[in-house]
Amino acid sequence: MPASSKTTQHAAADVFTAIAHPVRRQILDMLVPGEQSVGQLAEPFVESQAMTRPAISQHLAILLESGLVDREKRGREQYYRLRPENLNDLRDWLRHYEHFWSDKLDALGDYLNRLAQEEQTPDET
Amino acid sequence: MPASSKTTQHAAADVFTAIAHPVRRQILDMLVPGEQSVGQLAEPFVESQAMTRPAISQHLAILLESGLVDREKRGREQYYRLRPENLNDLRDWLRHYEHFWSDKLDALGDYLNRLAQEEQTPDET
DNA sequence: AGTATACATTAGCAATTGCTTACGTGTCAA
DNA sequence: TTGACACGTAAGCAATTGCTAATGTATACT
Repeated sequence: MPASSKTTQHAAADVFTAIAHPVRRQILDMLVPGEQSVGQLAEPFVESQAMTRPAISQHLAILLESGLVDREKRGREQYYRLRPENLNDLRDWLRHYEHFWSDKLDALGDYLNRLAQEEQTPDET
Repeated sequence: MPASSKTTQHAAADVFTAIAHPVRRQILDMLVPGEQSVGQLAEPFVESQAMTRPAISQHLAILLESGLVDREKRGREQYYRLRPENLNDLRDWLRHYEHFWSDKLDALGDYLNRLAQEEQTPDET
């Protein structure tokens, strides 16, 4: 069969894979306040000699492929912005466990709440 | 310096890494109904020739290290169970984006709700 | 005791990941 | 047009991952 799409160098890049790398998570965090150019995103890494700029470009490509970010070209700069709707996969997956786990921990939660309350209201006898 | 701990063959295994692999997610799903032995967990993979049993053991070791599961030895079987409290890291991280994203999508949500309502209450003029 | 079961652990490997350096392309500025 | 800038992309590489086959180690069974 003919190539259905370009495979730059990596395979698929689902959301789970995309957020597995700490640098990629850090980039996402940097995008919370708003869109950023590649230069802006790369600056702290390059400045601290943690990584070179192309490495950031590659991480951005993976984030792009996962749908967690998109980009817009403006002048000679590329502005990346968050597209967190695509965290839905992750959200749904997580919710599956949340309900299980909140059931299990309800009793413990109640207990801890009682403890905290008793601390706030010192009972003198 | 002396080895602080045993490094079987992998490095750290945080939660993000642990859930990055589809097989590991599938194993977690299998544990939702309750604890399972390694044999039970491995069976569908081995039966379908997708993987051998040691491979499952290795995935379980990573899940164990991440804190997402624990195990209890009973007889000659090891029973693994979910420990989803340790999804807190992930939960907290995700919540960070959720609020950002729900803000952004509120308007759209309202719009869609209005659409749905209008569909249910056909307006004859 | 010996044998089978249920598992972990190891060694070895092919494939993938994550980086760097080098290069290519479009855009602004003089 | 010529050059600098902002970026993507490719080639090459060391390190890691994910598997298998082989081996070790308790536990139960006879």
